[in-house]
Amino acid sequence: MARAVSIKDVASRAGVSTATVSNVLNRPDIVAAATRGRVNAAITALGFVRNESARQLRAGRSRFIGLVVLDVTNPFFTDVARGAEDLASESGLAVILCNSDEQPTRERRYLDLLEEHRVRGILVTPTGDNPERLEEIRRRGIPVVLVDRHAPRGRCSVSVDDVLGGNLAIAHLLDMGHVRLAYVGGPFTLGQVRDRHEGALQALKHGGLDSSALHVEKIAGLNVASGQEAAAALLTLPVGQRPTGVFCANDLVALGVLQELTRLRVAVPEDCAIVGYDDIDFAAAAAVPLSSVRQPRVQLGRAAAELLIEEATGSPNHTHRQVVFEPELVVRQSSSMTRRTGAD
Amino acid sequence: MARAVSIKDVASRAGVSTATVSNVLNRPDIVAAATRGRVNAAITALGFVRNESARQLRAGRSRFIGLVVLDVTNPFFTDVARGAEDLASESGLAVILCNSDEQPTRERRYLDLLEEHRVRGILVTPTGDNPERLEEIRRRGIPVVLVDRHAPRGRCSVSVDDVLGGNLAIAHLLDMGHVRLAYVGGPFTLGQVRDRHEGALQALKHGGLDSSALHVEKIAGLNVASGQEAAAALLTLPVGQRPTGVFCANDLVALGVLQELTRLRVAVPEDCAIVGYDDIDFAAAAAVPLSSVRQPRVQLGRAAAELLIEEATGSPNHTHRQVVFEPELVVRQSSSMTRRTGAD
DNA sequence: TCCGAAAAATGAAACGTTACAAATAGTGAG
DNA sequence: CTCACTATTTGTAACGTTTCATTTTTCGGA
Repeated sequence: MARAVSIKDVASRAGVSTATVSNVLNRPDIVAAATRGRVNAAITALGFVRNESARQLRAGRSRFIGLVVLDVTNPFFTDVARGAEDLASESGLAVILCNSDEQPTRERRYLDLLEEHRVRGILVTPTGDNPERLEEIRRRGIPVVLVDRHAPRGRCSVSVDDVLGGNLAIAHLLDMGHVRLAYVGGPFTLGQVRDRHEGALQALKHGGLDSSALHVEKIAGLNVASGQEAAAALLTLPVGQRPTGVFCANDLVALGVLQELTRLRVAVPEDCAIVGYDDIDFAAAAAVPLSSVRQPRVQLGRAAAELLIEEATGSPNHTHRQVVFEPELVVRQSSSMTRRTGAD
Repeated sequence: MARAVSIKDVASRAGVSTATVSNVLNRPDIVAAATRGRVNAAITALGFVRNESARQLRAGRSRFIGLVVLDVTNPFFTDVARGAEDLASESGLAVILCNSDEQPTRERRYLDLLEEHRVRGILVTPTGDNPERLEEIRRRGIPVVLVDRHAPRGRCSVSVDDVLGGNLAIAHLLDMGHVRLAYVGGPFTLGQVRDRHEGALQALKHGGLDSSALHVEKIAGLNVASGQEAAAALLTLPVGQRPTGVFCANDLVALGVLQELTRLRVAVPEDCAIVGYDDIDFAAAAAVPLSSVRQPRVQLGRAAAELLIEEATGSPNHTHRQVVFEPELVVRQSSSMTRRTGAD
């Protein structure tokens, strides 16, 4: 295959200089109509395609923003991605979507990649293992916005109050009369997992129970398979100690728990209530429609991108800030059965 | 913020030439250990980060492959993406994931973007509206592999036999005794939608029925909302003409249909059976576990990336080919009720 | 101590764009 | 027919790497 056609080829075919071709491309108004016509004709005749690498090199930065999520197959994150993408494309930017898969190593590799590509900025839901790496990136002048994670003062973030979310979930289960509870989540390096747990403890305390009332079932990752394993593990507890209300760190885990309990003939919600987190669309469509703590997913992505772009374009009214949305509990069948206190 | 540090800065700090720095970066073995040490020290001291744009410009191509899908929020495609990403990263390539959202305009815009970025190749599930555009890209030397779509001879593709899949679905519904059927799908510009419909017609014929036994409910897009609308539309038919078995062009649509039927008190599968397509993980977890035509999703992505990379690296044993997987029907509760023929 | 070969380091030319200063062409007033 | 402008167009120098033909160093052996 022949060498790709460059601006030079176009220039010589149209009988003008490369500078003029560049002008036609970038400021068509300043070149005479006749010339513009000739250049455009040459462009289509030769099938010229701009070389973005060259443009970027010249410009010193790319037209990309990076988005690093914990799990692309989790609908929560695809919705966030969609929100971010909408806003980015309005600003003429494209999104490079990276899947860290909750693995610090992969996260680091993607951060390197994005930095090497001189992205305009990075949106990231951190695994929690590379905070210094993020600081380093910021120091080099690349804006970073944390997504679904609260940042300290002077940093940008867009999040939902996970402590409140955890609180809502457990408070609801207590309301329904459950006194032996479980929290299924992990790894605890993830901020989300820790905060939702903390909220759960708060609710417990407020309800006059101590933390022994909450069995913590740690899992390796926030996915369906881990949820299934956790459910199986819960059932190995002696019947009298088995939790009757389970709060899961996200909906995928909750769906896994639901599937496994059902398979093992534990009725939901009669024998065990479940509350999930995120309220992904599939939660409502589950075998037993799932109660869940709703987060404004698309909005989260949009807000994050907005903050990022604001900072990246050096908008004068940008100040580092931490946007916090409020979660909302959506009660469905999976937790709708009232339990007589003390009964078994 | 100061100008980003370049290879030059590193060179002068380490007291060597830029060529040597480049060598340390790319062929560390050919530079003396002492020098290498000094250069690496300078690199970390200055916080040097390679400029990928410059590398690409020099190399004439990027380290990206493009993946254009119809809908990122559809778990089918995220699984495909995951498969493609796995293989790509094994080859040191990153994936730019683009969401055409079934819109030809967006598709075109993303194809432009990818071409401008000189990607190594493009994986695409086409909307069906830009075939010439894809040919053009191929002519310019960029490998293109169709995903989940069958390509003509001399082109590469990885797909699942959608005609067979449609056939399986309808044959199953006939087996269960249904004689008034419906196909819910659209837009018909999508190859998947057309092929699955064709398979449905084949099964019908084979079962001795003519095409009038299959009501076709066209929808605007393959998503939950369209499924809901379609279900509502089906219920406006006079009871005697109402289909008792519905085949949906994918699982999102099927979930939408299921939700709306349930909401309107039509029992599934008693009053109406449903078969979906893709067998996404959520299908099994649905309110009524969904029968579905299973596609090897992750494998599809892997195979596509494999084909692409093979061609992109000019592997000598590469021949254009069309890989076709076989779909498999998974029967679950949503279609498990046998219907007495003739009864209503 | 000197020679030649092998090892290590270097200079300079690309890669395709864009920006900017400078040159050229075009135009209306006097 | 000039002059003073304005409207167009152009030459050229970057941007940060990598490559490759050369030059310089190093080192073992004679």
